[in-house]
Amino acid sequence: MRSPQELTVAFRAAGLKVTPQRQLLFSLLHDNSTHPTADSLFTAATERMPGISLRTVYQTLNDLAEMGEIDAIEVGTGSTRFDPNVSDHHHAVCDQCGAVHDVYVNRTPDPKGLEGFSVEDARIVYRGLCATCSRAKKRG
Amino acid sequence: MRSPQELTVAFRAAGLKVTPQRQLLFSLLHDNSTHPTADSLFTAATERMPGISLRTVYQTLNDLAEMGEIDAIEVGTGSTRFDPNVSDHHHAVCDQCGAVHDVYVNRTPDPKGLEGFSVEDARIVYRGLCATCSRAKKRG
DNA sequence: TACCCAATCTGCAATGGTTGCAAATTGAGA
DNA sequence: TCTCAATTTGCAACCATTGCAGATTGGGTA
Repeated sequence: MRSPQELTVAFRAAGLKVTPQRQLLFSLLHDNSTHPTADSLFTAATERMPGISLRTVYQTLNDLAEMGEIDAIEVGTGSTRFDPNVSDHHHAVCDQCGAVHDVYVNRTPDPKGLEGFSVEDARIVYRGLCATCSRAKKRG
Repeated sequence: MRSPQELTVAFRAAGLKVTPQRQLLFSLLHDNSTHPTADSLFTAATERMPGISLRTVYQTLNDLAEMGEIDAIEVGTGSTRFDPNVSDHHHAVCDQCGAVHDVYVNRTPDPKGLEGFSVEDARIVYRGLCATCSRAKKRG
């Protein structure tokens, strides 16, 4: 996604208002590669702005997703994860700790047996153990 | 998944009981390529066995998934889909009608930038319009 | 600078999918 | 046939998310 400053301009241009709540979320998302959930962002936001509502977090995330500034991804952990990295990439989920990592592949494979289906998007989710958890497992 | 007859044997061998409810679900799932939800199976089951409970449907599906007889897949349509085809394959979801189709690929791509992550599984979800919906769209 | 109004925020109720629980029922081995 | 653990059922509870309405506020305009 773009910088908080650029988003401020973009929001105004789209007829949306720039509120302190939104600015806080812009900064919490900027350069955030943890693929946060709405709730984890709400927790982080509450520290800096007690009283901010979870509803507002959802609202802003949906606005950003609709504008194409962030991606809403479902990786099977129960809740939606939000990704400010909107470049073409995929994800790896640790079955132990739930961490989500960015994954790049050379070329997404062509599907077979899909005559007539017009593919618009392809998302790969890898599952397994992240470096940390797999090291911890080895140690026992 | 295996045939209802084989599942009957397998369930007993695992110390699980074979009830009429379970047998009905075995038959509803057998050769079913619609990737049904728990609720759609419940609806179908109710026609043949009024009074069967949704709770029992979930229970049996979870049992079958735990035994590896079916796959529980999340494709972003809100509810879990169940797939009696446990061979190595992927899925395509129609954004219009929600239908889920099986997809086969030659080779799942190797992930890059995942040093230390031990991959155990890779699932690809293609999105777009199925043959029917894409034809309907062309006609206007 | 003050005004105004649509956009936003908040709290709470409601939704949809799924699971926990306890009492009643029932497979299936002995 | 007996017996008991496994199962079924209904219902409440749970979680993530959204709808709603009243109070608040950003920011263009006079």
